[in-house]
Amino acid sequence: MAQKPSIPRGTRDFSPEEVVKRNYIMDTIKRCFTTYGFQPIETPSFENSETLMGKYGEEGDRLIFKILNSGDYLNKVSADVYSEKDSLKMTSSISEKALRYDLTVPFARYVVQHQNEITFPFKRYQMQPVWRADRPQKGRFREFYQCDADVVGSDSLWQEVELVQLYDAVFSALQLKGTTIKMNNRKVLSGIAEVIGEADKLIDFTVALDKLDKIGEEGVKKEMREKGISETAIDKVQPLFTASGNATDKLNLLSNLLSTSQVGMKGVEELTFIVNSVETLGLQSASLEIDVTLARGLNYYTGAIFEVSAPEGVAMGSIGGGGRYDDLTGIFGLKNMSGVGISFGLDRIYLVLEELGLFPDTASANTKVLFINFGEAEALYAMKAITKLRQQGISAELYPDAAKMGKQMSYADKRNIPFTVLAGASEMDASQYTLKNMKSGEQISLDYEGLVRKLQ
RNA sequence: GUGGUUGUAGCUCAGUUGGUUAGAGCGCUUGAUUGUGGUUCAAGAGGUCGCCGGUUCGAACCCGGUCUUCCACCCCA
Repeated sequence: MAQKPSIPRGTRDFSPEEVVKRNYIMDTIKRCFTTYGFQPIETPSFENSETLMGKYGEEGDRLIFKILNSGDYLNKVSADVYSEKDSLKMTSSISEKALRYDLTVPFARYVVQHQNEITFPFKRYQMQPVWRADRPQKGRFREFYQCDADVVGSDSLWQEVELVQLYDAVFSALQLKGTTIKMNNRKVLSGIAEVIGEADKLIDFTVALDKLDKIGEEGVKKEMREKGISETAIDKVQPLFTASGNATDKLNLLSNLLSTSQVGMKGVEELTFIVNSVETLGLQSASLEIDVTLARGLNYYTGAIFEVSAPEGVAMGSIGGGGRYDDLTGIFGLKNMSGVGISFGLDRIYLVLEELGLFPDTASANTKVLFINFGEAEALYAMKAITKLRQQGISAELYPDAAKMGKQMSYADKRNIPFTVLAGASEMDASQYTLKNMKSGEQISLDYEGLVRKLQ
């Protein structure tokens, strides 16, 4: 046997069953997006490097897949850069294109490029694969799908309210009960950093705070000390470590803590509006929670931050995330264009639904009836019926070869085809079909009309 | 990118201190059954032990490298 072929690490093949299940999730999400008034766009799988580089931080740049230039790319590298052996410098001269890292930055590029054709506020959704040169783990791949819904051109907090509802609508439609939509606000985080006198260490502070549920209170404090955050500052944020109670309690706590910070109070105000609105309108199956430690997300979030976690008991990272970015298109030259959006992690949602056994049976569409092949004349007789059945929208197929019957039956069995039709010389003489129910083993003789009635 | 882990038949896995011809279960093929699948019984096919190199009289087993799997960190969906 020759060397077995393989696929790159972090990528996957999908079997028919898996594709059907993935389509079920995507169709559900798409239907919800449409209901909420979002319109689909698509962008290329690769962009010019300068569109992507520098938008996700230093870490992000490292994780972007670069595409090697075509042709004699080394020839175009200057002798200096070549002899320096500096990979970073070299990259820019041998690679001008890169695979899409997420859907948000390409969307920002799209908005700027097509600003004159777009009617604002623009609500778009996009479901396409993205690529990251990450090291794979469970639920982490190097090629995976994101399903994004974003609104640009509106500052209204009603968008945030609707996006929370949209999360709830999708997870409810998928029968995935008990998801938690965690919400925070970048302004609140800025406010905290401000009142504790560490405004310049905002990023270090938030990254450390974000790890609370993972490394615990002491771990967070340790990391904050290592990053040079003062002991008095850490004392001041102490209430956050033990924040509990419902949204109102947490908002009160934040109000007290942030009373001297203008930006902080603005964040609290925003959170309050969203929480109150959602509470009044109601959610079907998800719950909305304020999580002051939620800090993840890209550097460009400026207002609300969202993250969705799977129901309790399912070991999986976040299955969705999003937030408000006041000036995303600014980096491409279009100022004052606020956007807010959410993302669904298709691959992780798949793993969660699989673990909880939540895929419906209908998510495994299949051939309904297999006609057994007894030979030339019999096959033609079968094909006449098959042709008509297909026109009625009934999926039917003929076993292509006049193989032994046992083999044909076992083919139907393995493919879980619920019915077979046996039509040989005696059936042809009588213009009949013998329909066999593969589950019960029951067989009945029918004319074509009877066959259609049974299979519909 | 850092540290660890995994790889043996199509699949799930055994394989003794390094020692003749590398095993099991499931699956597959054929037959018992020439118009009947699932159950049963019998026989059979299928492996460069991830790949490359090293140590050794001798390597699935020891060592190095590499690829892959999973995990932790980093970061993230």
